[in-house]
This record gives sequence, structure tokens and C-alpha cells, in this order.
Amino acid sequence: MLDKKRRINRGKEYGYLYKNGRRITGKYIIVFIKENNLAHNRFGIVTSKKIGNAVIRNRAKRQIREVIRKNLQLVRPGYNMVVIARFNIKEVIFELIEKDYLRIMKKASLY
RNA sequence: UUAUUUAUUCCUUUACAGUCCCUAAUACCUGAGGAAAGUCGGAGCUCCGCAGGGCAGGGUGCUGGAUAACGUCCAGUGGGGGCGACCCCAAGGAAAGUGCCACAGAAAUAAACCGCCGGGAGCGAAAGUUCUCUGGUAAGGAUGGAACGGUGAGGUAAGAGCUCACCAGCAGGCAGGUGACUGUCUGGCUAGGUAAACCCCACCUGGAGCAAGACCGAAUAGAGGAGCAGUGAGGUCGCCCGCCUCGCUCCCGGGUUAGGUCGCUGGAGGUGCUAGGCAACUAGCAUCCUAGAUAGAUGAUUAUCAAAUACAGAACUCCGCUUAUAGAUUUACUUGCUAC
Repeated sequence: MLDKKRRINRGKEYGYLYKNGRRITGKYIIVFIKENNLAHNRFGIVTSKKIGNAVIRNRAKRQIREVIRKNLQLVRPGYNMVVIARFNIKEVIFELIEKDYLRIMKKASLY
């Protein structure tokens, strides 16, 4: 699990990011990004019921969390991000998700 | 365990030392299911006015037992199915009342369409035959899921439980059984189906649910004005009674996204043995037991295990039911085939 300070856990913050954040769409994930004026990044992960049952949703969440953890040092700090899993994430292996994530970070000039 | 900061204790003071909390790093330990699922039934627990009475509403529906309880389970009874092992059934009441019974058919709780028989009238010598005539008749035909018990005999103008025998069904007695019910005798002679239609009968039923609810913290402002009412308004399902609380509405002014802790897991618990019981289950003894989160949990890579994996992830707890499923395991029996 990520540290408590690196998590987004208020429904309102998610709503704020959807409204005001920059939206970048990848092949398997969608990311909303907004500056947060902190020395670190904060993340939220969303897996909707469209993706599948609880087992599939939890697995997708774990894999996204691992991608974020693995590349924590690479990404520039000071942003809030919401990562949304798309419905086709359940069919792909870990490396492809990681590649997708890094591509989005590059596009946002955070890497 | 280490480190940093802060607070506190001790002390005249300082230092050393100790304790608690927060944060970070490291190490070690622990972490889902038979269905965790669907949320269909029941219960514990919590709060609401301790929930009292009546009506309404809802539920259950063969009998006896088990259980904290149930719409669950066990053992029976009665139906139905299967060659069989065995399986299935919301299975009370239709002589309390009402409704409905499509199409077909003359008629669907009401009967005469065809037919059969007697009488009358006409025709005819008679046999007989005809009818806008009259009466009897439910045996036969035709329709239908169902036509006012069935089969046979007597009986009759023709017929008819009109009479008799057997069968089905009904009522009552007796015997057996805790009981559902079974057996038998007697009687009168027949009573359509539908209650997952209304309904009747018996029993059960207050409501909301862990986002229940409790505590701590933060913030905190109304002796303001106007109108209305006092047979008023509100109070955790509907209506009436009973009970409890309070004036109410509008305007003006003020406040409001800050959370944390508990509830939160050891319990109607699992396993084994003994005893009781046909069984469900119960009792005693022994022994075993580690999720408890709060954006909400089993990651990535490599290796290995003989090989491989379905349905699927706890959110207060438990007992059931239902549905989804790869594989593995156990016992008893039935049927078929093959061999002896």
C-alpha cells in the first residue's frame, strides 16, 4: 500500500480533479492530473464495476498501485493524480500497463 | 530495533537516565470462501415512545419432533413418478357465502338439440304415418378438461339409485395410532372444478437497521420582529383509542465539508470420544482457535513442487436457503455391459 500521505481519500477531491484536472487518456488507463503545492505526489485509483467483479477490480487496483510504486522516483513531485482503469485492463499483462503509464507521464512532461 | 522532534516524570538547577505519543527506515510475524456471492427467510445485538387495546395489512398452511429462531432440518402420513436404488409435492377448508369456468355445445349448478315413450288431433279399412299440439324421459348421439357417480342385473310405456350386487365418494360408530391417517361396520343414496380468485379457519407478526448506536474533540447566538393558533403541532409503517413532548409559521441575524475512538470479533464456534435418540439434534469430557480494514488488503520478477486450476474476495455476527463452479475424496445401494 502507498503511504497515507500519498493517497487521495475524499470523494470531493476526486470530483475536483475530474472537473479541474488535465485529462490524459491511455490505452488501458485514464489519468487526471492537477498541481497540489506539496513536496510529493498523491494518487487515487478508480476501478468501476464496468470492469468486472470484485476479484478483477482488486487485481487491477493492485497492478496500478504497483506501477505507481515502482516508478515513484521517476515522476516529478507536486501533483495530485487520479488513475482510472479502463475496461480492457483485465486482459493485459503488467508490462503493458506500466508502459502505458510511463507514456502518459511523458505526455504530461512529468518524466 | 534504530533515528529525529515534542511533551512529561525525577531534580535547587543542569546533565545523565526513564516513560508516553507521532513520524521514518529496517527486520520479523500475521491475513478470505465453500460458496466470502445473491441478499430470499430467521436470530443475536443497537436505537426509537418498553411497543397497551382494537381494526387493517403481511406471513405460514398434512402430522409429530429438532432448534435461539425460521419459509430450515429430521422422521412419518397422503398423493404423483421411476423396472429399481430412489426422487418430487404451498398437501387446511369448495354441504359459510360470492365470483369465474374461454372455444365448442341445446345446456357449464344449469339442462330436452337430436333421439326414445305415452296422450291428443288429422289422414288411413288396418298396419301405420303426419303435427308451430301436449306430457314423460338424462339410457343413447353430438360438444367439451368437466354434462349431475361407474359397471352389471332387475324394473318400466320409455326411462331413472326406482330396487339390488360390487366399486368410487360422503356421513356416523368401533378398533389401532401422540397425530396426519389406516382398517372395519352401519347408514342415506351422490355432493362438478377453481381458494398461487375474493374469502373462511388456525397459528405467527411493533418499526428501523452497524451509514444501528455510544463516547471524545472542534464550532456554537437568538429574552430580535411580525403573523397565526390555542377543538393546534409533532412523536419510526396505515386508521381509531390510549400515551409522551412542545406553542407554530414567516422575516431578520448567526453557525455549518474536521475528524477520531469504540461498536469489531472467542462464538447458539470447530474436531474427537462417551451417553441418549430411528434421525434432525442434545448433554458431558477432552482438545483446537490470530483478517478486522475505512478509497477499503494477497503486487512484480525468478525458482521450485508430478502437473494443473473453476466459480469467485470478509465489511457487525451467526443459522439456513438459492445460485455459480475446476478438481479431489468417502460410504451404501441400483441399473447396464463384460469376464469367470
